Amino acid sequence: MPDSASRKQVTIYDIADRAGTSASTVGAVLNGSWRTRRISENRANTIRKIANEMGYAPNMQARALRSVRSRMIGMIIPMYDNRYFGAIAERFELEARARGLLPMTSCTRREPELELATVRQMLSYNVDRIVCAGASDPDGIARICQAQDVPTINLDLPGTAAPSIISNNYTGAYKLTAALIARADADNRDWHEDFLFVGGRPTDHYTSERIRGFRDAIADAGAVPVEDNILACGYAAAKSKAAFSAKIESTGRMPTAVFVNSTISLEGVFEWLAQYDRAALDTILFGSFDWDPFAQYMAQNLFSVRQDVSAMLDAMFQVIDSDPPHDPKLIQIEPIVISDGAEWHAETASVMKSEAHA
Amino acid sequence: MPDSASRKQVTIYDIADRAGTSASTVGAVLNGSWRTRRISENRANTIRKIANEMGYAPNMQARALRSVRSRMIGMIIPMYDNRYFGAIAERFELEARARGLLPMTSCTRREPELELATVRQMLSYNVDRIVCAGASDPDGIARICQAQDVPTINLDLPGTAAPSIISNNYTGAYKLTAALIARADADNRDWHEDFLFVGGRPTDHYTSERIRGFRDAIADAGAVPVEDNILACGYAAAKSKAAFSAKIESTGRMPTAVFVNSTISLEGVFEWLAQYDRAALDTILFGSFDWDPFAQYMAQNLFSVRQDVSAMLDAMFQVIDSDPPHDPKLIQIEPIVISDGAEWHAETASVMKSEAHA
DNA sequence: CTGAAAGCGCTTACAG
DNA sequence: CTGAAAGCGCTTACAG
Repeated sequence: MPDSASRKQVTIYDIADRAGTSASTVGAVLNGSWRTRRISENRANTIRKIANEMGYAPNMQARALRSVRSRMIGMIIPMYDNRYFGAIAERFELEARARGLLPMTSCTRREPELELATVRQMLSYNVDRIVCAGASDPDGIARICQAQDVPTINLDLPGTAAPSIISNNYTGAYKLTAALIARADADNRDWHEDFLFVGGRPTDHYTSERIRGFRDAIADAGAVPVEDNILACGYAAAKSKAAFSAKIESTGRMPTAVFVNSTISLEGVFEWLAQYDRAALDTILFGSFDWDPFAQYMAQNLFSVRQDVSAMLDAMFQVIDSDPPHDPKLIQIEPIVISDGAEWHAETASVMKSEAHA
Repeated sequence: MPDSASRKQVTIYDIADRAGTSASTVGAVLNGSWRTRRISENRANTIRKIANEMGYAPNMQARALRSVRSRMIGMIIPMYDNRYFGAIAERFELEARARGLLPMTSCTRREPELELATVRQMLSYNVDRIVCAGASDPDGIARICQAQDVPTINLDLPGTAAPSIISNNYTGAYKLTAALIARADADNRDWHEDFLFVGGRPTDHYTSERIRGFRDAIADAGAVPVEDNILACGYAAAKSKAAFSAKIESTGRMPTAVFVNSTISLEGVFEWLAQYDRAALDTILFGSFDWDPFAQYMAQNLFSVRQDVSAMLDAMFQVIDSDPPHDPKLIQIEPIVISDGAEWHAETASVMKSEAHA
């Protein structure tokens, strides 16, 4: 007796009835295991035909409950509304679907408790794997998941308990800094005392790696990095604005070049300049560790680093697809340095194209 | 005999064993239905204690399979990387979780086949409901879902087969246009022949509503809308750039005001001006039907309309929570017009705050 | 080549 | 107040 609340779903029993065969046979045909069961081509075909006619779709809940594998893959991510994370989420879903997996992405705003709660919820739906993108405590999450034999993988922020795929922040920062120096030199502008680094927290893995790249590029250009010029004041735009403002006040002059640690920090610097010195927007050389299509119109000289999301996700799914599973290890992907207008316009054009129907 | 592949999960049977009671009793206690079963407070407490100790978490797949309701709610959305849709996705997940539902958002890039495939996939996991945000064919999706008794609801783009929640594009456009006119009048600038509308497709519901608001606001200001000034040239930035360029060439002068139909179109116009007439960026009055925190630094006078995502999602969940279910109907939410720097900075500050840890 | 039976972890009448 | 049994729609040995 069917449950009165049940939805009108075609099951393998309905098909078996119509085909005059058993549910096991129908199940085997419809889930692909029929080859190993040596079911006759003929029977398989008629079953498939009937299934089509009846509009059969397997009930994944039942399949998952029985076979332990749910074919769902979860991902937590700090936010959607951001060039970088937005691209990660979109690409993740694409690749997951290409593998017949149901992607389940969830935005957890870098709130540790929300991250854990979300992971637990995903586990209770028996996801096969969880991707931690930019998670605040990837190792804590890995521990919970391991207790249920669910593997995890870290993206963007590394952990020690699972494989991690991140951008190479050191080389990205090094190259961006070097590009700004090359341009300053070409323009015969002195940058030795006037090259700022703005934004981020020195205790963050990322910021510290970027500062290291910044320093090394300056040192390799034969100069001595000025420690007072490194303003790792946090991420908020208001903080960058304040730090930049204080710096200008103390030196009494505009910097030649500014390395800005994120789009958010860039907003703060731009806001200050738009308010107090619009002209400087066209003379300062900016380097942004982040990419935003609007930012390009703001300043005459804005170089930028764009993290290579495609390469990162390719690497991640390579790890996921690998059998036997990978040990925890750190994979670093080279980000892309966009150092002149032509490259930027090419990037913009491709983004615009994909957003043409936005 | 437990399946060798099964995950180490604590079940109600394990708990029943430890508590010396039956699985039904444990199940009732742990899913809240014990009150109606009049299970003794005492027993309930010890069961809950044991469950806690053993780290029990219900298997939602099993629960869903048996009880038909999966407590999953799906949402398809065109993209993540966008102030508007990003906010929708984040807010949707928040509200869904607050109701104990598992949100499942999926980005379907406005590709009709991908939308359908994704919806079918969600159905095969027995989602309880599907939200179609900005879907290209909401009625087609509604039809498929209705066949399985799964209700849908439309957001952003309306349909006829399910309740729809959208922004009031007409009043938004009207108010934005009126604000620009008021400003032009205050500045003693003539706008009658020099007020452009750029971007969008006249056949789109949205664009046509916005054009209607644009025209009416102009008419109500005592002027005659100039049809040649309505450049509904499509959404791509390159198209706006070309249309704007052609218009300037034909008239030989800069417009007083420009109503731009989206951030993407705004990019095209800004790109042209940044290239050929930077000064005009500070004299033209811009109105953008969309909000972007970077855009504000671009132009001296940029008014903007921001869709009220919070209000839209509140309205949507009100429909979802309502019992009995709503008939298909159209709910229009007033968007917010941001017409001076102070308001804009307040918006920006709140966004910055929420992105402080980005 | 194929079917009957058991079981995944729950919920839901039903019977005490 | 509580337990035994059936069943959600599948898959998976097992037995022919």
